[in-house]
Amino acid sequence: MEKQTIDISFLGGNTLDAAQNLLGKEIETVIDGIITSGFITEVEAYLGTLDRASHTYKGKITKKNAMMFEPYGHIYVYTMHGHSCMNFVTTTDKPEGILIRAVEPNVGQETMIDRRGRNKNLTDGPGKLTKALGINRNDHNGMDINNELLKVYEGKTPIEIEATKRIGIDNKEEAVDYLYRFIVKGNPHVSRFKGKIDKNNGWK
DNA sequence: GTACTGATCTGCT
DNA sequence: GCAGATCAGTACC
Repeated sequence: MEKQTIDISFLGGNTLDAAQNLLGKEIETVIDGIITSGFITEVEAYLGTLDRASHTYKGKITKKNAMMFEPYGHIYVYTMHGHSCMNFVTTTDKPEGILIRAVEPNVGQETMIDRRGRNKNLTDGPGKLTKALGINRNDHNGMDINNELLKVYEGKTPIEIEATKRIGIDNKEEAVDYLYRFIVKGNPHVSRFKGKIDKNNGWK
């Protein structure tokens, strides 16, 4: 049966709620006719002007982060340290967004292994999953969700969502303590995974 | 044209 | 667990 892309209107509401809603959704990319997809296992919310860790802290607009000021449904891709990271822009009037930090590989794992040049830890980090799924700033920055190149499906449902501190922002003072990172509890495809793996990787 | 920044990754200890 | 690698994009001169 034909899979249905999701209704993304929930991205227009509260960013923290939207972040939790995204867990378990399946992201599918089509690059040169090659399909790859994965289930979202880890996300982080970035609350625009209030959030010291966000690129849009204090509402400063630059060429790089301008996409964050677009209405929800757009994708914001940025590069750093030679890697790309992908965000879903949320809300209509605030520069907020959700960083996709990790996914569980589904379709096209051979392609991901090929793109990554290794067969372990394919997608358990922001820079890793974009490479595995073939996402790049040139083609994907500013595009809409659910177009020819990138689609989102319902995917799976997490049994339990765990909120933790964000990662990689140790220099962001008080923002390091915000519990804006959400993971599927018991799923090993998240960054810095520790603990025990759930029977079904934490899915229902 | 040059300098600097960064929401990372990898390998080594 | 930690330090070093690494690179594109942006800002500034």
